[in-house]
Amino acid sequence: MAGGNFVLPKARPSGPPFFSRNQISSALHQVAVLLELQGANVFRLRSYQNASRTLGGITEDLGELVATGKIFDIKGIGKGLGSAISQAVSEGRWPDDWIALHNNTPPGLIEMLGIPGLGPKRIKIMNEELGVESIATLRQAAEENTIAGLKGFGAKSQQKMLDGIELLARFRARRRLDVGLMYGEAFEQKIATIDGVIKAQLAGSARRRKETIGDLDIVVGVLDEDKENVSKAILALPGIADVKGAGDSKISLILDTSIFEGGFSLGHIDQTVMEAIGGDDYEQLESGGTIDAQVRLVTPEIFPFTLAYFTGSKEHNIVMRQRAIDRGLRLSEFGLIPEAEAGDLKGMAAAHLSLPAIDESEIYRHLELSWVPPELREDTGEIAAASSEALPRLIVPADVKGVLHNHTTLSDGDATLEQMADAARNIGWNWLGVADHSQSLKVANGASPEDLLAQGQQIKQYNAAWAEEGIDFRLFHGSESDILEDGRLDYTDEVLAELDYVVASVHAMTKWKNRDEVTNTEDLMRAIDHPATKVLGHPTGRILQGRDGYEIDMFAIIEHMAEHNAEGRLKAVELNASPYRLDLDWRLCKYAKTNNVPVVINPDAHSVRGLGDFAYGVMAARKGWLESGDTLNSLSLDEMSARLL
DNA sequence: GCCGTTTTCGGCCCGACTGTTTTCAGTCG
Repeated sequence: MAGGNFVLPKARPSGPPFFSRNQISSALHQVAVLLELQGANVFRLRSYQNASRTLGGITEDLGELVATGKIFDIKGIGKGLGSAISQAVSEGRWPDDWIALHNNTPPGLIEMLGIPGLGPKRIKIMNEELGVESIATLRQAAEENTIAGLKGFGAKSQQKMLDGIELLARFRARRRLDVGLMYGEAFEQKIATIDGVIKAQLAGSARRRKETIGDLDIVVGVLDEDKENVSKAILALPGIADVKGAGDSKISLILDTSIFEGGFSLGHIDQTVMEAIGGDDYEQLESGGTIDAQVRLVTPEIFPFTLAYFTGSKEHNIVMRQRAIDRGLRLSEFGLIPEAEAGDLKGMAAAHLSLPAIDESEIYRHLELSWVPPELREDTGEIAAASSEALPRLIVPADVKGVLHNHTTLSDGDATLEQMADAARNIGWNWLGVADHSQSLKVANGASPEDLLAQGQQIKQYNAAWAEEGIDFRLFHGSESDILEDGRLDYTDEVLAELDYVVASVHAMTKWKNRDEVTNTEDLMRAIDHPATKVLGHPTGRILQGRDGYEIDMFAIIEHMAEHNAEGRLKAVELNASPYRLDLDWRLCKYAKTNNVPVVINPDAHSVRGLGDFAYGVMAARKGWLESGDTLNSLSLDEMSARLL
């Protein structure tokens, strides 16, 4: 959040619209942060945050919303913000006060927000009283002991700032889902085996399966009389690098990799990903890494409420709370308490008045809702769906019968065709698609046309042998064709005609990142239009924690693919399941679904172990509201064969 | 800054922990 480019986006040369949805959303977010540093009314800046988030999630065309004035109909966008957005979109001019906010706020103050325990209020005080305007000047002031003398500050907070600066330098980033889950599940299991622990469950963004995780939340059910002993036992567990705070109900600490008894290791990282995330130092960085964790100790009666509360998201909780208020109830991590009986009792003191709930689903039922799977709790329509029994039946790993995008030793994979096929059969799949890199991609040892066709012959032989033995498993022969200049594919049409399918993907990231959205979108559409293309591979090219994708209008791409599908030509969008990518983003899955564009979850496996990454893809697909029928993965062997004809 | 069938003002989710206080503000989730 902090750091990065904190400037108002530049207007497009030709408009209107002069700004995209994402640019407006980003500007609103920036203004919210700046307002915070100015000490503005918290509700005012919340309006900006809400508007930023809302715009980030809408699927309508922003230029049109502005042109028709419908922008003002969006909940959370009123006169003020609606006019500001309209002016920016139609005239290419940001509001003067937004520009002034940027000009009047030293960028160092924004950076300082990243220091744990330090917020906008105290940053503002230090800035005004001491002239502190960056992390560097803050450190200097703290070392000179001038901060401790300020009213409301002291020696401890001064030291905490120094520690915080240290911490920020070492562990700036959020962790990818796979890494976060490794820590979270290891910690959860260790806590679960402690005497007196009734249950321990991972909550927070890890339970919601966000693509990256800031810190871990673990809710622990324990009787009052055991709390002290359990708390001590948790603090004595291996893997704890530091304890940040420990109260009666809450322990805050930092875990490191010594929590992993079997050692810490990552799977195969392919070359382009490796470059994006910082090269060979990466694994060393991860193995010396840490993650923050919050542990909450509660009695079993309260456990479901605390679990729901700390699963979040914050936005989901706010809507839930409001729904409770509408029914004369007060929802908190301690219960669902009738307002009339609660009186002045708050928090734990009111817990005994709560409506009972043995699990989360009973909390939802009290609010006339079906239980909402944690992945969906992002306030993106799940409450409305839960109130009308319209929640999706989310895909589960067992629904997957095969995947389409994998590599073998023919290009840059570690395993042979045979090894990959065996591994797929062991997982229980009925089909596996092999799509090695195409000839232009030299860094990945792209396959020559001759080698590619030879691979096809080998696949035919395997398939024939399995058919003869009555084994319900087949290989499909594809290629991950690079998308070249003007959206061309990387083999001649004669060669492509021999394949079962093509996964068309962009790899020339530098080039594509230097081009504008319109050109990229047009080239991608051309590649999609080729009759051999059945799948659009990792559609934005993003690497989580590594690099953003190239500029592209994904909504237009999905709509374009929808036209093909409507006319019977299969064009599926890949949800690349590598935890480094998770691309298509889960936020766009629902859009593909409503446009009847099939999604195919692909592990992009470069090894036998890499096939297992499909599980992260299923997590992301669930987060994107997908049901088994929305994917190609759930098709039987016969159905899949028919779709590829 | 947004919102509204208790509607044009006065709310806006709520509680724990920390460090500073001597009754509370700031920060976090």
